[in-house]
Amino acid sequence: MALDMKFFEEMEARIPKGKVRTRFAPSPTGYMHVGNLRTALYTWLIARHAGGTFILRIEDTDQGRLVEGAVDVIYKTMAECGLTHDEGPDVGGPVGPYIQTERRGLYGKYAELLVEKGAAYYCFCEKTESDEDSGNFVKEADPCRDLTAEEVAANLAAGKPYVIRQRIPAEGTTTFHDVSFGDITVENSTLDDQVLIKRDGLPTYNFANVVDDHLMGITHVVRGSEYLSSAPKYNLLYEAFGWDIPTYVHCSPVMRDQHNKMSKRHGDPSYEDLIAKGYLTNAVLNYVALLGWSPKGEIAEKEFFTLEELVDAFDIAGISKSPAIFDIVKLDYFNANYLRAMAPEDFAKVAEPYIRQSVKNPAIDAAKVAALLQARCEKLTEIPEKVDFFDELPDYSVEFFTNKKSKTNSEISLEMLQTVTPMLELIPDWNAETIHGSLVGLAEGLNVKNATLMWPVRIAAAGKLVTPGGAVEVCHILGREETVRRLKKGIEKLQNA
RNA sequence: GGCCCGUUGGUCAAGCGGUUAAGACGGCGGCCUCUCACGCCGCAAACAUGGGUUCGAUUCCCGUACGGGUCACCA
Repeated sequence: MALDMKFFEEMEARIPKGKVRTRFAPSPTGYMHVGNLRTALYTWLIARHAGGTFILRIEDTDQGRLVEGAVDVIYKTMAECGLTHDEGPDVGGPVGPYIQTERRGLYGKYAELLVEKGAAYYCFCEKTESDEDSGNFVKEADPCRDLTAEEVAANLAAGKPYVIRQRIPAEGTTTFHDVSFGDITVENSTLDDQVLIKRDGLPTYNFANVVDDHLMGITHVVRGSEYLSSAPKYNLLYEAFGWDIPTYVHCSPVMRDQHNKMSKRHGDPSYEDLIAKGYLTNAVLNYVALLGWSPKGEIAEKEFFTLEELVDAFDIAGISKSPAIFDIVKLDYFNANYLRAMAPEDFAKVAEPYIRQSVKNPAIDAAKVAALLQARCEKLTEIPEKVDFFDELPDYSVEFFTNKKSKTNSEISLEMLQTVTPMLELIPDWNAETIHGSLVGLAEGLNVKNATLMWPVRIAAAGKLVTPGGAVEVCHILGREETVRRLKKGIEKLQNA
């Protein structure tokens, strides 16, 4: 079987040169986990920081594990996060196709090239169950390593099923370099003759990755540290092909705790879950960027970054080698800050649906309610329970009127409400300033501290111990009529107590 | 078990031979204040461990412990 060398030359000719090219290469087997998102972000940042090209490639060689809709989640997440790609299945590009199953014809040819070079061999052994529990950890030489060309040809002619394996040198060592982990050297004897082409004719991840990264001109391979131990085998492959070895950037995992990675199985949130839980995309990205990377130099203390600022600040040297535990409490902090940093009208816009979940009354101005909420919530999802009292006065206890710090009890509260209610019915304009002015003025006239008057008003108006905003804001939003109605109800409650 | 990697407060982390070992989250205390928040101020809290090397080690080397990864016709 003569190899078509022209084909290989043409493939080489397509490869863009000179610019940084990175790729995010997810397999569509699930959802965007936080770890995936972080890898995508770092990969994108490396390309953008260098003014290079970012590519999206779908690695779907495991036909058994494909999950329907997973590709759409990837597209949607990347788009929402602003991680735009320059080349990919949907936008095309010079080195496509960008879906591995659509490249299936390629891998066999490259595997044969390797066989020709002596760096790989046909293996006709029966598929065996992995003997992980056999206690046998000694590497055994595959008998097919030594098949003669005639024997191989005969087996192929007989239609015997086969895989193609990488021929790892029996002796010597292999060294590879990783940007954050440095040089790592391993004994070749500890490396196994990994399968390159599977029985179904599709390549394994390990082979497809090398071939595609080369053919797509990838300069920086960014991936999880779980691939660290297979990296030496990659180098051997690159060397056998005579290809330039890319820059490796291995990232340690995002953990849920000291012992486990984040995982769907443990109920850890995916990107989509976080959004559904009320987190802002920018807050998630900002937090995730800092989970395993930190800025150097003068900006070492900076912690709030826009995507643009990240592009500018990101450098590979800042990537951490050790695993990082995902701390949702710190994400809360970032989210709260992003919420507060929004323009009030923008916040009102995103908050309104949550406000309307519990406040159905159209007379209640959602924008005004939102203004109270902006500094008071870490997540949008905690809004409904905070503002439910605007819709309906809860059945509260008279005990609420007693508050030591405000110097109130039932008698004083009753007195305050009886005094303030008729006044509120008469003030000229129902706005925050006049309400505040008259309440403060009344307190002064009564010679009591503001709190002594404000407390019972707020309790009567809201029926809750804790409210977003004070008596003035609550009354203002409720409107004069409803406020007076509620205060009178409070008076009644106190009189009957 | 072999091989590889990692280890600074509860968490994220700065540090890259000489520092009172940053900063942030969280916790605690206080101030502000019409509740709660916001904001502001302050406090507690760390170099896994034993040997080297060195005038001097959190920083460099070796061992140990602990943790992670890998040893698939999965990625």
